[in-house]
Amino acid sequence: MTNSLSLKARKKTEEFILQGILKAGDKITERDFAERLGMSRAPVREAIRELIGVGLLEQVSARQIVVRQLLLSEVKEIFSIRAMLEGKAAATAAARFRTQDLMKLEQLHEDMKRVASSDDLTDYFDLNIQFHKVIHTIAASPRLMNLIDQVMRESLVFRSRSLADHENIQKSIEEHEQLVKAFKAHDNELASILMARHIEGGFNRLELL
Amino acid sequence: MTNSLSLKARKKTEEFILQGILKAGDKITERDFAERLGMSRAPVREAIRELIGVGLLEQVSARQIVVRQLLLSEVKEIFSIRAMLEGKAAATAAARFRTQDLMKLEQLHEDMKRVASSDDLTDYFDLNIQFHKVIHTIAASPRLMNLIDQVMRESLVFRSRSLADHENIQKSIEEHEQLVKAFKAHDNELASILMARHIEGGFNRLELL
DNA sequence: AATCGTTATAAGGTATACCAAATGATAACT
DNA sequence: AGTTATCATTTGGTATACCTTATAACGATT
Repeated sequence: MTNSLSLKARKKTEEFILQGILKAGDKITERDFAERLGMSRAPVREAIRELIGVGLLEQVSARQIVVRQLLLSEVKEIFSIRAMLEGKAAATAAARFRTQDLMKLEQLHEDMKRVASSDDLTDYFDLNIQFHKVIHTIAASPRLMNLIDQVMRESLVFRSRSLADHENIQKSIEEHEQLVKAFKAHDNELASILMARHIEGGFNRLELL
Repeated sequence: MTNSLSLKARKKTEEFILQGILKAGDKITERDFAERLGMSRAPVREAIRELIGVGLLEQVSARQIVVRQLLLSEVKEIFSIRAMLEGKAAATAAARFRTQDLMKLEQLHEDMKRVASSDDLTDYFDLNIQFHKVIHTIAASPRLMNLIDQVMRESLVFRSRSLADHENIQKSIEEHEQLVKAFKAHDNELASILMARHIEGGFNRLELL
């Protein structure tokens, strides 16, 4: 299933979307992709089905598969749900954080502060994802993590144009700072609220259109 | 995709699981199912992939696909997440309920009270699902509904042996009563809490093992 | 008798071919 | 000129065949 070729097809497609090679609304056909990726339709078909399941692609009619186009209201919905899910993860994690985990989290936080001012923000974005992932992992709820991953993957389409400027990053870093404190205090209530706010803030920081 | 044969294969498999013809841990093979359902491996394969994606089946090793076995801790996790999701749905719905919707909900509630004492509880179960679905629909958040459906589908395996006796049903009906009141009052906070409690209560009413 | 290596078989992964239906272009008609 | 009917082509759905390798049975060796 998650084997070589079909996995490769899926990853490649996600990459295309993230890189903007495939834009929202673009048509997808099994045969075309099979040829482009140098494989047969079977694995491509599987990959496409999976991506439809996840919401990155959409079957708009019987023979029309396109890259998902999100309305503003939908982006808002996604962030609202993410806020809830990651809020819950933060709450659950708060009670479970060990000093070792806290050190890891603080390390990531420090690293982010360090690279925040650089021109290329790739590192910052990677670290940011790691920061959040650590929290999800500590929460130790596979299904919850799954839902979060799923919702985030759906937002791949506009991930690229997220919090770009340094002012927003500064804001985000401050919020992380507060979060770390809440985790240290094992204050699940506070962690949950801060995280939810942090995510909703991320939505407001988006430059939409 | 959601076309005839592969859809039929999926539905049939879900049915088998719900009816207990397929039990947790049972092995699945593409060829066997293809023969049983009188179709080729292609649609069966798709169905199996989808069911793995949803968590009803599980690939335990390279050539081993089995019906998902849930640990108690996992069932607990599922209900905890459901409580959160349906709580959010209830909160969102509370603000949006129109008198017409409320009438529909009350109607369902009355119907449930009526059939609660009958021997065959099939009707009750159906109505219960409808009751909850109405709320999800009013919430008007497709993604949230999606997540709820997904989490619920995963619990298909033990759905059959849920709240069986009449005492539990009475309890559940009382909780619905309170919910309806909260919706009437458009009290989103209360609706959220009541719904979360209602779901967690459902977990406690489960006869596990 | 237990363990390890060999081998036959089964099972998922992939390629290819065919089918039916949706789609879009073209032509016919009003 | 606009609308509708016709038809070729594209496309997803399905069937089938082959490939690779995991799995498990079996036998040889100790």
